[in-house]
Amino acid sequence: MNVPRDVRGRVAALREEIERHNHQYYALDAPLVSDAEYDALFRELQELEEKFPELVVPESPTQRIGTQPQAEFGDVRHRLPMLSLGNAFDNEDVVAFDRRVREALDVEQVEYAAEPKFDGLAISLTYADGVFVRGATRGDGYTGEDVTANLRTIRAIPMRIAARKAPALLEVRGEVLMLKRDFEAMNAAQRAKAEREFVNPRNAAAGSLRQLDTRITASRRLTFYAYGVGAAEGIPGFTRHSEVLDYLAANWFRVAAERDVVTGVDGLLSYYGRIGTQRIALPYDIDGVVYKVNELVAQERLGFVARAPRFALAHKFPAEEATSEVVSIEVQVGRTGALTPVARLTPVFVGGVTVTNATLHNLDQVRAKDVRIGDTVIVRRAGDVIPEVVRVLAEKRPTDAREFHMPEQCPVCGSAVERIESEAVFRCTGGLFCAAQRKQAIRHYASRRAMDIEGVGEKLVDQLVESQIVHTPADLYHLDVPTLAALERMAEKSAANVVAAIEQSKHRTLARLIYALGMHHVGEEVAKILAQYFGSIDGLLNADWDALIADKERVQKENTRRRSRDEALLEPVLPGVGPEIMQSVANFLRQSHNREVIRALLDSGVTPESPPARPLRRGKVDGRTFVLTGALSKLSREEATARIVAEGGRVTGSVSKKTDYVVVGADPGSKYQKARELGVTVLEEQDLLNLLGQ
DNA sequence: GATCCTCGAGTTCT
DNA sequence: CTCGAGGATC
Repeated sequence: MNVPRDVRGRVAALREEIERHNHQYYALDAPLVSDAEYDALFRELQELEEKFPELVVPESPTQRIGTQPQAEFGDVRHRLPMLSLGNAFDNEDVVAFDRRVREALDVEQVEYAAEPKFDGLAISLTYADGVFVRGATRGDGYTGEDVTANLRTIRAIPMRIAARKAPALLEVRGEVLMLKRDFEAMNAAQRAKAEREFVNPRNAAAGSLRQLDTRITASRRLTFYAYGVGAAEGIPGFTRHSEVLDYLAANWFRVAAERDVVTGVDGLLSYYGRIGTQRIALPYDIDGVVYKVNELVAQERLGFVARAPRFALAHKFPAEEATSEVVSIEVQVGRTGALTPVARLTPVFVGGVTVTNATLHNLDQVRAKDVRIGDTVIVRRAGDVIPEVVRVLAEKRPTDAREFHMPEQCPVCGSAVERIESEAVFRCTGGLFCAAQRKQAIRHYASRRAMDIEGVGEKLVDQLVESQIVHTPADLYHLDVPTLAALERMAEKSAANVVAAIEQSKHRTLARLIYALGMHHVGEEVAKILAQYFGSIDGLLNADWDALIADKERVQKENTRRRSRDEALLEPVLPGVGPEIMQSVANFLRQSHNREVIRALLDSGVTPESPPARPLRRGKVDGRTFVLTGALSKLSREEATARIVAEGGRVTGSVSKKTDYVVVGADPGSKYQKARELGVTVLEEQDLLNLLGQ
């Protein structure tokens, strides 16, 4: 059937008008028509499209709400990677950033575009010949998820570029977020329906966007703010970043109203202060501000380091703080018997989550901060994760505030508590008699990095120990399906899985088994050294520890002497394992119940295996030290570590002058900062892969 | 004896 | 992630 020309024209006009009203309403908050008038336009379009289905195109405003739930999100490779920004946490970092920029450009003063840093989800929108064709999440920066259908439901995202001469290709970058007021309204509605509320706008936006059923996404009030352009063909020739933002705003994208152009480091810092005071009143959550060198030519000259552009900086606000009250201070018993005081707080919302507990580490810390039960305290999330009591508000201390005392008996087993002189921690002396320590010994044994028994976690171990079915790790190997199935929350099927997982764990490496035993001071690293030296459990059991300790001390003393005379040093036995650790291992192995457990393990069929000796080839990174930070995309941390080790390198946890490379993934932590300070070479994941030879 | 480097251990919430 | 302590180094 032929579509009359005037219908075609009317449909096009309606679409443009509806999009204009969407823009007025959602982006500018200034509707030009009443809701009824808008609905009338929308219905007219719907009717025409029903009559002439061949006119329906995906970018039509009627198509924003999809119908078919998708099965999954596809992957989208970004044309230009979506990089993360370098972070500044204080004024000094900003001053250093400005200095680097000025020096690199060889100019006196730099003009910057400044804008708030949205706390939402980074998104890339692709427009082909002016039509929205695809939207993707940031993902790892190189590949994201295709969320086109979900993004179509967001009215603040134009389906067409309004410009008369639409660019052949335009990739708009920005952030999907939920405005504070919409978040609150949504939670109120959820509450009314007795459904789960979201903890913060960011989670709400993320949860809403990643719905496979776009009807759910459509029912949530999401919005989109643009902050830049990725790949582009056929756009006007801009000279400044601020002009790019003007262009986006003129083409019906929402752009932060608080954006500004400032000059020099003073301009940056005063902008930061200004936004900081407005923060609470802003319609959206932000976690800092972003500075970009405004001149696009200058941006290009500055280029990139690692995964961050050198021309931009994210200046973060300090971790949010909140006040709460210390309801009580309880004591937790750790695997080694360490007693850790934990403050139970009145629930307080800080840094995006509700915090109710905060560790106080040890008695020294409690005293140093002078935290008492009943105190009002300032709480924050250290590194934006772990809750921490910052300080006490002394003026709010009630007269009946009570000081905390370390119990003299273990709160779990009643054994005496002692503190080794010169050590900060107090320990329960109950050893494996203490249920808390026994539980954690077993949990540690089964943990992923030890014997890796899937399904044997906190809940199950608690039940097994409390019902006296399991007393030691060796008892795990006597469990059968009926016994397990009799427990709560455990059906035949999962019981069978657990039994199978336990069976599989019989064949782990010797190093894992040694680590799994949970000896003091013996972590993964030391366990590996011991495994390699002794080669078998029997070797460990039969070793003459007194002789080893004496030998260690002799070699250490001798080497100190030789060093001062510049003579060749003696090769130490068990490098990295000193007398303290040896003593601790010796003590563990001297105790008959520990030997019995080991014997029982071996009798139940646990047969530690030694990995095949590493071929003595030259690795690609022999002798070099790596530190990993941030999330890698192609490899997991474990895989990356394994590959580095296989090529003769080492992976450690902290950056020092001895570190050769710091491998930076997405959202790197403080180690990335440290690397820059120490001038350690920074690698991206791809660089690492190249180094390792694919 | 001092300093730097590593490792071990403990921790929160979803 | 952070702290504390053991080990190595100078």
